[in-house]
Amino acid sequence: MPRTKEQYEAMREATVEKIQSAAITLFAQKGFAATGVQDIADEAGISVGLLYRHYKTKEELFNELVNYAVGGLNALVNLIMSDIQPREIIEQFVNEIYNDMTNSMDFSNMLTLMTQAVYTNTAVTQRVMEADARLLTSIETLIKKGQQLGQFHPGDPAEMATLFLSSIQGLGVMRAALREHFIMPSPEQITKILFQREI
Amino acid sequence: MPRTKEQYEAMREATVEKIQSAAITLFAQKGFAATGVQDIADEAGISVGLLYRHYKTKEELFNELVNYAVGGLNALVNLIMSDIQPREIIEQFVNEIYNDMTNSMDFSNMLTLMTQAVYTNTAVTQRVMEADARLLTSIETLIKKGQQLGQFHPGDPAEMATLFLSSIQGLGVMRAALREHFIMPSPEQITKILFQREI
DNA sequence: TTATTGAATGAATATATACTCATTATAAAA
DNA sequence: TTTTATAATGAGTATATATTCATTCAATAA
Repeated sequence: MPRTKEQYEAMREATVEKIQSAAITLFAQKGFAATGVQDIADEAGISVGLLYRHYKTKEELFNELVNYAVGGLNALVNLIMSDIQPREIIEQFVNEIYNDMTNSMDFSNMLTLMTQAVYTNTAVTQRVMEADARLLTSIETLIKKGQQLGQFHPGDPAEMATLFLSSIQGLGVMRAALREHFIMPSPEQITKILFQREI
Repeated sequence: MPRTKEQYEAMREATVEKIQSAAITLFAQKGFAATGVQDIADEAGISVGLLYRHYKTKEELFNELVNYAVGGLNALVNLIMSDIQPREIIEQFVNEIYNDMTNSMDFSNMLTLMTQAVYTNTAVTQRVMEADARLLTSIETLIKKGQQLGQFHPGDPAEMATLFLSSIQGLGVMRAALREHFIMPSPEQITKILFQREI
């Protein structure tokens, strides 16, 4: 008789993963409108028909990916609000960004995707803006703590949080713009935006 | 008899300006593919037909704007390569960004537009990437000078140039994402990425 | 071998949007 | 008031792309 439930399940899971991986790359690179379903299918190595067996519309696929990204960002907020030393949190965070951007691009694609979602005005736009605001507030709080401990520069915490996060965002954008000419700043350079210089 | 040459000329100029202003805003905000010619016409307060009297295609309009932006960036490169003190150049540059981003958004739209051009793979993509690379190199050279004068932080100049420019880029992106929640960092915060702390 | 089940395909269709062009509006001067 | 040159309009057409669905494929076990 035919394949078992488990076998079919595994097949479906595999194609969904191929679709998601292809879509996240293309959406982050070219944006929602400029990415065709044929592009996604080609990149995933499947047919358009199969894509539509898994997602009702292109927008549904986009929204799923964005929601996943929002979830990741919320997890990040939890890390930032933990009791670990502010300096350590930032170091850990920046190291992860650094590793990601010199390798897989997962995190930076996530951020880019969320940016696209804001511009693209779909059902998830509001959620993204809220997640962004939440992340910013948590960084702001972290900076206040760090300043009290004398670990961070003085200055308006909200401004510093914006500048710090903007830099991360901007690095993703620049990397896409410059391709092979892009030179990734070291974690030490990036953390310098917040950290007090050693004395 | 009908209007004079000059009157017609003035009319055409006025509509071209309306089109450009509308297009630059929309392209920067939503990207090339997601911006419809109807959107542009509506924003400009004219008809689609009139738009096509001035531009053969949507892409021609986009390319013209991007080329204008590239020209602006090249002018910036000239400022950066001048003999003025590195610290003064950066201060002047950052002040201009600050004023722009708290008011008109012209410069930040320009940068965003160029980014879009990189993603969108049109005739101007190559020019933009070259202009970006040139700007980065000029900043890198400026940083080397500034380090020799003891005005700037130590550290790899190429990395610092990338981080600095990324921050500017990222601020534009964040501003669009956060809208009214966006808090613009002060010029002092931004220049701190490069400047040695006063002793 | 063959029957069976669901994955996979891609040409056909629906829909959205870039572009055209026949027509109208406008202001100046005869 | 009429003529004239050119700006301005927007419904209509062409084209591109999202979505559907009738058909084929592939692995299993009887």
